[in-house]
Amino acid sequence: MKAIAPEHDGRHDIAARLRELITGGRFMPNERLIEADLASLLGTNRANVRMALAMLDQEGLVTRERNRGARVRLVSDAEAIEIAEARRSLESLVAGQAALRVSKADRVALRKIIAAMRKAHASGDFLLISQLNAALHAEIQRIAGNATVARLLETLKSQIVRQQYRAILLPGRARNSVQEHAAIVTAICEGNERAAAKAMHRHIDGVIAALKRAIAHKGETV
Amino acid sequence: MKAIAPEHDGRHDIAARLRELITGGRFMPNERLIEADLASLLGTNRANVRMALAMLDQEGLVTRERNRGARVRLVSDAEAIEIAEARRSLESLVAGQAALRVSKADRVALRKIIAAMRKAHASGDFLLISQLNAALHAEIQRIAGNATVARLLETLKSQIVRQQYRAILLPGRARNSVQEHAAIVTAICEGNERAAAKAMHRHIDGVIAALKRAIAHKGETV
DNA sequence: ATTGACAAGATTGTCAACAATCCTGTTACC
DNA sequence: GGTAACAGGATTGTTGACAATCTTGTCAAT
Repeated sequence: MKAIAPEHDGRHDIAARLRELITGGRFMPNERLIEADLASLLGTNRANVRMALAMLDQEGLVTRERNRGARVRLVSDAEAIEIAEARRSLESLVAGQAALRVSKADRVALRKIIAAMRKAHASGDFLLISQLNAALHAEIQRIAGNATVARLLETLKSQIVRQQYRAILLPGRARNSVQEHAAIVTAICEGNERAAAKAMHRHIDGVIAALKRAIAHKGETV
Repeated sequence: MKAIAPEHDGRHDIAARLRELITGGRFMPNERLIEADLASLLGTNRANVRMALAMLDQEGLVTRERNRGARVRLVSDAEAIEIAEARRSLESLVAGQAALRVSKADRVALRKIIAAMRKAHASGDFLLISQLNAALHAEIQRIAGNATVARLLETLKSQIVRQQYRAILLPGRARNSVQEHAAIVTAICEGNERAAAKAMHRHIDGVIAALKRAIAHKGETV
């Protein structure tokens, strides 16, 4: 018998690891992704790398040109906003569905995250806030139980992790973010579909506004 | 110089052709897709077929199991509804954006499609209605100019073409569909973002209701 | 200094062969 | 009759080699 844990499924595993390398910042936007290098880096062969790149291309994380290989896709500012808007629509849908399906245990979990968020905000730990942020959205998606939309959101988020991280650092954004999330949790816990969807919509409106501000100030900070 | 027209880009071309074969009904859900067969069918080699299958897997059109190859993915009834709900959110967003960006020429084009729809409905041509339906949604997406969301919608629709086609055939659905589309076009032409989004939302609510009815009656008709 | 042709290296695209695994029908056994 | 081991074919996974193409650096001519 072979070891199953480290290599459960080569294909998806390699695409997933490559995705993490890209979203994690190991490769910069527009950086060339050379098949042979990736193969040795990931401990596999070029054929698998090629398939992983094809999947990530389909996913929108890399672009490929014939005979010119793959690059990390550079998402323009306009595109980042488009993506965030799409996210707003889908997250609102999911929040509403979560309100319809929330259980007693779910309510506890959601409130726990909000409490941790408040604490992290009080101590000014932006990284932790960012992590709790992701955890809360993931929890809401889990409660909603809509795997299709969850998958869509996953790919959307992976394309703009960098921009989003910058946005939370803007002055005053963290406080608003915590308040908005609290409103979302309240609405979901009440089982109020429309209110939950609206609260989520408003929240991501805030994210988009912050994103636009971050883009406007980009020339100065970078 | 080589001929460019027939083989502009092998990779995407092959994935696209395979996608059309699947959505076009050439392969049934759950049917096994054998790499060697597809290679000879599409006039290429297994490596390219493999990459195309990887992309279509990422896209959700096929499923693959290690050492067991690829199959046309069978979307469950529950999933079909999830997909339609996601579509509702995104189409509403796009309709609203179209209302903000509609031009004089766009208005003419939209109204022309509605007129053709009414005519097709009067003569009971369901296939034509279905085509005009697709044309209208495509036109709205073009006007909105949101390529990101348009791409998402494209992949969503490709997963449920079959179910959707069945839904339009339900008694009374075609009439309602025409009316709903007319309301959408009216709102867009007025430049009313919220009204356009709501009209589109209502329209796809109708689609979803029809889809649910079609699913409920499936055992009898199939 | 700039441009263009050219060669050398790097990288991707294609293909075929082989290995590993799965699937199916057969046979032996109870 | 039913079931389990088994063999053979079918299919997928992996590898390596080669061809095709792009990229970069060099050098000569102006």
